Amino acid sequence: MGVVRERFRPDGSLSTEAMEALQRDIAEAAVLEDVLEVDATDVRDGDALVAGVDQAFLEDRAVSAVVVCEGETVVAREHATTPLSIPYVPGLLAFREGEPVLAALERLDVAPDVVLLDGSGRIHYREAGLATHVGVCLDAPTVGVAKSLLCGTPSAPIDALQEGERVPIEADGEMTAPDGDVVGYAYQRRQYPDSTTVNPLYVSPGHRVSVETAVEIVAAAGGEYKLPRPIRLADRYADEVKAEQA
DNA sequence: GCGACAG
DNA sequence: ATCTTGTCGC
Repeated sequence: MGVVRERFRPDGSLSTEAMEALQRDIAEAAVLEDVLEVDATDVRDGDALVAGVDQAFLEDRAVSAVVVCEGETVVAREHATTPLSIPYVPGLLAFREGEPVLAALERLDVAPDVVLLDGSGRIHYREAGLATHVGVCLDAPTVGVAKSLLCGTPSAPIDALQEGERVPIEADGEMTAPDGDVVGYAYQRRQYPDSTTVNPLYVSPGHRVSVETAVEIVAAAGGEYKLPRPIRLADRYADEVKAEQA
């Protein structure tokens, strides 16, 4: 797959103002409806190519890894290492990690039906998190899967979620989305029987996927851990590559 | 001014 | 994200 909208490619040398302006344009270009060739049932049945992306870091560069799964089978994987341009800034993650992510995805020969990324999609101040940014650049279906909440307000307590349950995340005053809009879901993939420890995933649409389908796909992606299999595998792969380069 | 903040 | 051993628990 490749970048089809060069104008949106993340550039770490831009000013903060320019980055934020670009994010507003990206949010405008993002499609929050289902425009993809598979649904959650296809994913669950192993009839879809689901890619997972994750990063690992060395002192001055980032390693991005992508693993493409078809059910429980890994059908492809690639990685790319690029120099780090800017430090981590909440809300501007795509400008730090977007370049290596796109580089890794551009090396993929097969086009996944949907790409799952570690980070937010529409759960973002300007509705343009990493998953949205990458999705719009590639014009491909993407979903953001974050381990913690960047912004937005859960419509109900997330501390009593049982395995498989979800709670809507609504836009609030610090976001560009209209207050009350459901921008994502807190989703509990795994939960231990008697544990009081809760750590749901925060799922939000990136591009060409509705918020409902986004969480359904993550629920159908499989895996034995907190993260859906494709991302979990990408996480491991990124660590392997990092170890080789260290 | 204060608080909150993906990876 | 990353620095890191053992350790509590399923």
